[in-house]
Amino acid sequence: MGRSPCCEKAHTNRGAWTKEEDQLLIAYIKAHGEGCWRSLPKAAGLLRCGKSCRLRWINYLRPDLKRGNFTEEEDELIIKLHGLLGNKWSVIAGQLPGRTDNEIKNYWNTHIKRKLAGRGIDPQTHLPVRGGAATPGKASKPPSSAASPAERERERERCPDLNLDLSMSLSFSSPTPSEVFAAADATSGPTPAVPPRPAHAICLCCHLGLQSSETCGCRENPSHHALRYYKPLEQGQHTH
DNA sequence: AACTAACACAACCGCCTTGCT
DNA sequence: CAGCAAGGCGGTTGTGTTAGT
Repeated sequence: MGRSPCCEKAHTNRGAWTKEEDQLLIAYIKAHGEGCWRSLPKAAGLLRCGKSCRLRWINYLRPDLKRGNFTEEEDELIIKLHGLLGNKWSVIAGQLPGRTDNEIKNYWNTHIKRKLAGRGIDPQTHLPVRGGAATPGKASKPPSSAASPAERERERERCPDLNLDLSMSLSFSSPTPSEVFAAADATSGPTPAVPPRPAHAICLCCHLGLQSSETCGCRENPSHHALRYYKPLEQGQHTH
């Protein structure tokens, strides 16, 4: 029994993508944008599952991806965000422009876990390890995402001014591929159009005390919205 | 030089959520 | 409101690369 597979595996390629497949996917998205992933492979002439195409595009082919090593500041931001959010990789990725959830997840598992363990900090709870060794893996719950009310309260005490009911990235919708390509093509254009957002945008970097970091771009470019989260509006408030 | 272990990261799997009918 | 399809997400696995012996 079980659910039906997302695509017909017998007639799809699997494993590593070839250059030709990448080119087909890029060309198709450049021409048509990200549309229906399920029908995209056929339309683009790819023998791939739609999910696979989506993943390849998002994690590897998107032109706005920042590749290369994570900076020390990105490390610290990831650690702080993970402390607040737990394994919400997509939300964390939303605060790191050019980084993907998969990339951050991998980086966490391979580098940051060790780094924290070296500091004597449990990577899951972000608390100092007492006595026994930290138990990497799934022994403990993420601190806040699935936390009990008491745990949530403790979290609030640690970060009293931070609203943990984060409506992350609601208004930070990634630019559409055509916007990205257009921005890449435009050599002298101003900042790309930003989507309208509610009045209470708050720079998460500033909230986390990373104002001086290069990842925080809110000062030199106030219109830069990528690192912001949005406090839910108070009752009776309206966005416009 | 050959082998093995550790590491890094791309890709897959399956569940959950969301939107549509 | 239930059922379904599609998208999205987090966990896990597979594979190539590098370092150590």
